[in-house]
Amino acid sequence: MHAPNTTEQESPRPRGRPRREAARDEIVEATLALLADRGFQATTMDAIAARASVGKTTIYRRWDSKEELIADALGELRTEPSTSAATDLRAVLLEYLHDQERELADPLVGRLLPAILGELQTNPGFASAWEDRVVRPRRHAIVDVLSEALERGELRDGADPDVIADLLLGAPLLRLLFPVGLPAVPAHYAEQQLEAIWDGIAPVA
Amino acid sequence: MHAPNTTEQESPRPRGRPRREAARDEIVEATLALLADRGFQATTMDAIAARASVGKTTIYRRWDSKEELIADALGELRTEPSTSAATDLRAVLLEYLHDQERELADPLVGRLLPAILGELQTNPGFASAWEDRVVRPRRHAIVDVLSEALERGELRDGADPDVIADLLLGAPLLRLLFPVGLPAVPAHYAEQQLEAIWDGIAPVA
DNA sequence: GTATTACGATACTACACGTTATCGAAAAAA
DNA sequence: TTTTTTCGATAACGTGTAGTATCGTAATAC
Repeated sequence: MHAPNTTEQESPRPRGRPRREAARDEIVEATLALLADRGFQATTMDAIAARASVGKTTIYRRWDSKEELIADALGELRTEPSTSAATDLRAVLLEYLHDQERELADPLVGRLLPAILGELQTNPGFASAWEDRVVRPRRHAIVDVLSEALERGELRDGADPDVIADLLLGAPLLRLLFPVGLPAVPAHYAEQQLEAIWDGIAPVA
Repeated sequence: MHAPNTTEQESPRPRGRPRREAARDEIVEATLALLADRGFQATTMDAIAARASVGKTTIYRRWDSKEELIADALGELRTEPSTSAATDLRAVLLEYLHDQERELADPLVGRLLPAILGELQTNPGFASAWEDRVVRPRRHAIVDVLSEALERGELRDGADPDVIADLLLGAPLLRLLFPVGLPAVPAHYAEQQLEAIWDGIAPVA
């Protein structure tokens, strides 16, 4: 929007008091924290400012609207796909499931998700930001693993990587979103998941 | 709240102009329709009244608050568990999956779900209403089938009905909530799901 | 020093929306 | 006809909140 140095050019230092750059991250962090443990409604600009110990002026000097702030904040959720060292497909999948469950168990992600799901419906801007930055990377990570395994013959002929990804990712999500008295993610859940699927996707022996 | 006839007693007809009973269903229907295709935020009392061609007075004479109206409306989503005639476990599961997918594909349910997910987080009243009236019946239907099958030896020893239910129900949900360019529910999706699982849960031959 | 910009705090504006109140008309019982 | 209750429409009230304006202060360049 502003930012006079369009490239990496060293801007010669503007005139007045410089912005406190750290404030940006503090505001983003406060936004995510509020979304996670107070929900979407309670995440007001006043609440964000208070939690970040910052004046609203400081927020609006960096973002044009609440919408843009939240979209940016969601972008910070990117996680690196824990490059697994395992070679055995089953071990790789297991490790991946453990990563997913650990991430869902994290209050930040686990509670953020339901909080913004409704917003994704009606807000195309959110939807694409969320999809590009959060959903797609995670899904691609496992779909790629499965696709390569299929080509190497480590999956049953005719198996569909997308469907298998749905099964693996959808199950813990269901538990998270609809806790019907069941433990959120019990011990050895990943193992149980894989156990129930493996013989259906492994090559016929 | 009111309703003078606590039992089925024929009340002798009150004095003034009688209420138009059909209005209740029209209001409920308008509420669900708005939630589904406009989202939670756009579902205001004015919008509901307008869509139902009704005055707000008429709504507030039947419900004490918007919250109670929506809770009641969600209750209308109850579906009878299509009592399957099939006896073969795999056929029963397949039929169940088809039912689920048909329901999720229904714009009303399929779009209602994401619209209220956020609300479930912060609103305990909604959460329990939704859970009791929508989630629990559907989940129990399939968990019961699986549990009985397990007892009859039609499932592999050590299989966990809850985990299998997660896999079967979670996969289409994932597609619905996070459409990453994939078709919502492609043809033969249920068959593919079951194919990927069956050999992992069937008894060892 | 002066000028300029950022800072946090607070007040203010504008609007959306749940809820209540008020209206004249309609539908029933007495 | 009179009384009672519902009806749809509309206005009004109260609150919450996004966004703006203002103020005194701090940090930097000149």
